[in-house]
Amino acid sequence: MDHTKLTQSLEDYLEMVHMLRLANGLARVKDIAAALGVKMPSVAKAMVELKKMGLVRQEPYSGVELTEEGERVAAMILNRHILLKGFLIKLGVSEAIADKDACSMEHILSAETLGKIEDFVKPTDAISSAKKLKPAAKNGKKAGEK
Amino acid sequence: MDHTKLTQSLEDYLEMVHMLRLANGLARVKDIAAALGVKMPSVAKAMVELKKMGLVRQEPYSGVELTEEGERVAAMILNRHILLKGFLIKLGVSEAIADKDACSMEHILSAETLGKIEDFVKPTDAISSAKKLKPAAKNGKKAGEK
DNA sequence: ACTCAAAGTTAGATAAATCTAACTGTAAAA
DNA sequence: TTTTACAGTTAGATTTATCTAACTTTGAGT
Repeated sequence: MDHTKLTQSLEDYLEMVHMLRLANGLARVKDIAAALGVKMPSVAKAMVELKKMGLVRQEPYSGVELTEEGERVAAMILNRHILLKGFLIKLGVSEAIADKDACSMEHILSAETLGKIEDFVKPTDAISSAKKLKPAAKNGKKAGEK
Repeated sequence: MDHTKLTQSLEDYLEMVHMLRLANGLARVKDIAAALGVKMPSVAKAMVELKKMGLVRQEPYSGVELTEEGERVAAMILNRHILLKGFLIKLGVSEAIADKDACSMEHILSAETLGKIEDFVKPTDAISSAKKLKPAAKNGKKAGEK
């Protein structure tokens, strides 16, 4: 709701909350810190910001949850991450490095570039599927504006 | 010589000095600022840092020059920029956006990913040349220069 | 119920990168 | 030669993101 724009760093925190909740059901401050390679007070400060923006919820001294809006935004970021990681792997990059570089790229690329990368990754799948199987569904998805 | 690591921002300034000198022969503080979309005092501060690191030289109240080391580092960054811009254009991204996104990507990608992108861009040139022209036997790479 | 270690928070320091405002130097026009 | 506009610089404020140190809360083990 509060559409103040997220910094790269806040995008990382939000995404990590989402990933930990998907993986563990619970996003604890300590685990967020460990996963991002920062200390707990850095997480606490970031959570204050994300709370102000209405993206996360947290009862004092307990784990972090996403609001609906937070879930929506986090899912978008995670999708970018997955797209970029797949893209890099398709180029031959090792998984660990693909993951790390996707994490950097996901915050900086324009909508246009993301769209072209999607075109590169997805239709290739469709074509290679089509060669072996039946024609796949058309894909008219479009990215957000920057 | 002072191998203190460059921040992304300082890499941008260094690269811009190099580009302006290639384009105009002269890198003025005002033009660096305009090209990067910052104000002159930001350039002045950045130049203080780059001077400390032995990468640029500047007589007070005049244009900025690169030291030998600065030239070497700047050329490396510019090469990354050119590689990435070409890569994005090959994916179908418009030139202006390719330039902007290359500028962001050039500071964050790992060596491995840069290598794979190089593999993707360069051999494709060779193959597409080979398809249109005669098989070029051992003729090698006149198109791709590093 | 009490203790105490671990998780979480708060406060304050530091570093990087930017800005505005005010100052200084330079060189072209008068 | 003097003025003056513009390029460059310096000083200090602001924002973001991190840290360490010190505090508070929670809950598990006794």
